[in-house]
Amino acid sequence: MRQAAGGCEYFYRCSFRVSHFAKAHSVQQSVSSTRLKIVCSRCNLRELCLPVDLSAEEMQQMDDISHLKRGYARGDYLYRSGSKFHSLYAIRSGSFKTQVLHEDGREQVTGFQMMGEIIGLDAICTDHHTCDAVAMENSEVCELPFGKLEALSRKFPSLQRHLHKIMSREIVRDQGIMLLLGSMRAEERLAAFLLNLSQRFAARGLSPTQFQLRMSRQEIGSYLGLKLETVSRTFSLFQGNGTINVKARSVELLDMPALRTLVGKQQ
Amino acid sequence: MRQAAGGCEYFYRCSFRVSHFAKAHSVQQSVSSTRLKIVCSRCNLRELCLPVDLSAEEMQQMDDISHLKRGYARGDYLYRSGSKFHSLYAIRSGSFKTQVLHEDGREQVTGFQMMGEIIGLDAICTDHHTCDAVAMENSEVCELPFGKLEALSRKFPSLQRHLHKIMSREIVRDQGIMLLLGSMRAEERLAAFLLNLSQRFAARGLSPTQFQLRMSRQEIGSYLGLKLETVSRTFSLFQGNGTINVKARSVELLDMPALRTLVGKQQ
DNA sequence: CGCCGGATTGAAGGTACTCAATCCGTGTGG
DNA sequence: CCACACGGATTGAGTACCTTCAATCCGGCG
Repeated sequence: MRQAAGGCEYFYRCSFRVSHFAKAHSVQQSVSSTRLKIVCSRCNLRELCLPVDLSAEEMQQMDDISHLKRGYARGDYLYRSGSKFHSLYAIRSGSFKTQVLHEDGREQVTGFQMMGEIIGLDAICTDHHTCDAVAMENSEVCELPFGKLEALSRKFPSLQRHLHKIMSREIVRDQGIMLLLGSMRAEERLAAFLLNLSQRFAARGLSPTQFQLRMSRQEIGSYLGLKLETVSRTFSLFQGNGTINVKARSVELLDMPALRTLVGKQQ
Repeated sequence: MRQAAGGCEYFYRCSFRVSHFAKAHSVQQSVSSTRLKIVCSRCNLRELCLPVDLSAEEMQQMDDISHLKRGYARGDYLYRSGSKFHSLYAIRSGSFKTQVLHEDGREQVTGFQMMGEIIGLDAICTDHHTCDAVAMENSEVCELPFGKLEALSRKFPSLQRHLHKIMSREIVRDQGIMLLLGSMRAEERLAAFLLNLSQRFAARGLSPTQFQLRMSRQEIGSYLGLKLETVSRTFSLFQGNGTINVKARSVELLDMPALRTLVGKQQ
């Protein structure tokens, strides 16, 4: 639980440090403003968000087009469905949910994004966003103007390929969710959800077995195609099983193999 | 049903009028072979599959990289999950389904693709296909080697943008399916499915109200997250309603507003 | 003609939903 | 400092919807 060197207040989520999100927040920028120059080349999330094989010069040009935007609090919109598309956003710290709204008021959470992940890809198609992106906690993003990104990716094949991979990865992710929504039962869905979170926390150097949920039961339910009561009941079931420990939004995975069996096994 | 002016053979889908998919296989190529030169610039599906604003020279280069592959029959695989990625495929005639398989044998149909649509985007991410593509009838595809497509899209910004739009469109489509699977009831799902088909047939100059399904009840069910019996029952319900006419795989939409109301309206 | 696979229909059962009461933790005001 | 209010989470009871299992139908093909 060490303090990161060089300007820790950069991450005002120091509070979280005690628990989980821990040290992922070590960056060298100074204080606040809504729009700052950032340095991709020195970003600790680089390997999550940029291709590894950019030259120094290429990296420099990435730095030139991207800007840090800070100060998003829980409930703030990064963009709204219908708004004009300008940029993709790389999540620098914090987390967001994306949701699509139906005319009749129904809403479906389509994803929970955490740092190092890129959102806004849905908007390229129509030049307008097709979903909302809402902060789930205090968050920061790197804005990547898409026109400039495209120009750069014409110059740098490795960047181009990376951009394509990011979009493709999103498509594959969505396929997985379709499988989940189309053919899994409540327990299987929740197990898959927990394992997915676990894996993504692990990829960020956080504990894969102990973490804080940033989303409500209602939001989890929307994402998994279940009602919040069902989510709650299933959590309780897992708790009774000894599969997990859950208390409000803090979760501990006790028996990952059991969760994997649930997800992998028919019926 | 008016013929478009200026080169009506541009739309050779006149034939569909008689007996739907019928002779969809009339291409200007001569006889059979598995791999032929094609001419995007003269392809009647161009506006579905390529950007409209390519110059003659640019179009020529597209012609150079793409090849027609024919002879896919119902049940044939265009590619399989796990196989190495080389190319995207534009469907020239016929139709395909894409499906993801779970270790435990469960399968989820993730989409039904018809002519003018491009498949294979999921494979970019890992360089291996993550789903199967299976022909639902006699079909032909244009193979687009992805490396060459990337190279070309570095040279032609409009092609680059188009490629991005295609990928983004796929992401948006998937969001819609998540909404469907996550929060709609059986009737709403089937109504949404029929309206979607209707719209896509219309975009191809075919009847939006009368068409042949190329997929079984089982496949529809997998796509919609329902069992085949439920699909069948819901068809019967709509039939009883007077909303549609359905007999085996031939469908007639009698009351589109009713279908729209079902999809748009809460509960 | 009879078989076969796909589609339809029926009856019974199960899973998740709805509605409603209670609990719990946090923050607020007395 | 405690009481209270509030929103989110949990739990319970009854119900609706979809599934399961099974029988029958239908059309195409050998």
